[in-house]
Amino acid sequence: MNIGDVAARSGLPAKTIRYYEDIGLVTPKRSENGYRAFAEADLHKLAFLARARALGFSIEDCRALLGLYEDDARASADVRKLAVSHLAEIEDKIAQLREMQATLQVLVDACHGDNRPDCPILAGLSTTPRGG
Amino acid sequence: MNIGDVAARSGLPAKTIRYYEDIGLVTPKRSENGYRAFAEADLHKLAFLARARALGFSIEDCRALLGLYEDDARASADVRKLAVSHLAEIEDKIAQLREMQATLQVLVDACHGDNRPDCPILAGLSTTPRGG
DNA sequence: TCTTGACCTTACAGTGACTGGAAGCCTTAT
DNA sequence: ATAAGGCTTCCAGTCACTGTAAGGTCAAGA
Repeated sequence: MNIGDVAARSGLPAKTIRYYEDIGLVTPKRSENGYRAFAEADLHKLAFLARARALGFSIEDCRALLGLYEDDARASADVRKLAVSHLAEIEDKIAQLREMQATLQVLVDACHGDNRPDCPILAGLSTTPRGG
Repeated sequence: MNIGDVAARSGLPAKTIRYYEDIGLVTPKRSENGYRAFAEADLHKLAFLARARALGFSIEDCRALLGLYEDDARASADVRKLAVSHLAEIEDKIAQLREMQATLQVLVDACHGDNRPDCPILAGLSTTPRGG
């Protein structure tokens, strides 16, 4: 398979696949013409990566996950640990975003949004938030 | 005020303040010794920026917000529009993170997490997600 | 006066995970 | 023969900083 084929089948842009080769996540062989020659195993890896990335795992997490995936003697506890820690990160991010959302929603609700300059949003940004 | 003072009072690292000067968000005067000499107005701007950034606005949004803030003839509708659009982005991100969270939670719950290699998390990553 | 240490300056490189673009080679179809 | 499309490499740009190096400035103490 050429890079265009694996791109179509993995859902990853060709650019990204080249990048993944650069950083050593996949190591496709080369055809005589210099083109990357992907095996089914490479495609499988790339699809794995695409799914892990879609779940928000960092590249380094993905590298670790791939390593565990290919290690028949892995302990599922190691995988679970990675996933749990990533879940915690996700929850942190959600919490942060919810705080932003709540604060901003209050300001937006307070703003009449017409052509007058008076604006509670700017007022809120220009003064110390009432922290209690 | 020197940069250390405004850093302490705005909560922004000195590095970040220099960066904000580089990209034209603030333009402090200079003392004869070459040090940045911040006025109260600069500090106020930086605190504004710190709060807008804490709400997740991009630097370019912040630039626009600052422009509106300093424009006495602004329409509050313009500010509101920016804020509403940013709120939508926040909500999108939350929704995406919640999807990741849900998927990952299912996998984590299914994983016994002991020293056996059998692992539903890796299995889930290695096969096409059942999409319904 | 000298020194120490904290503060300030610039400039350049690195982060994460790509993405875009230029310049050029290879393949396939007409 | 040529044109279109796919492939190659390499370099630069994104976003918002952050780290580091090399050096200038200032206030306090011996």
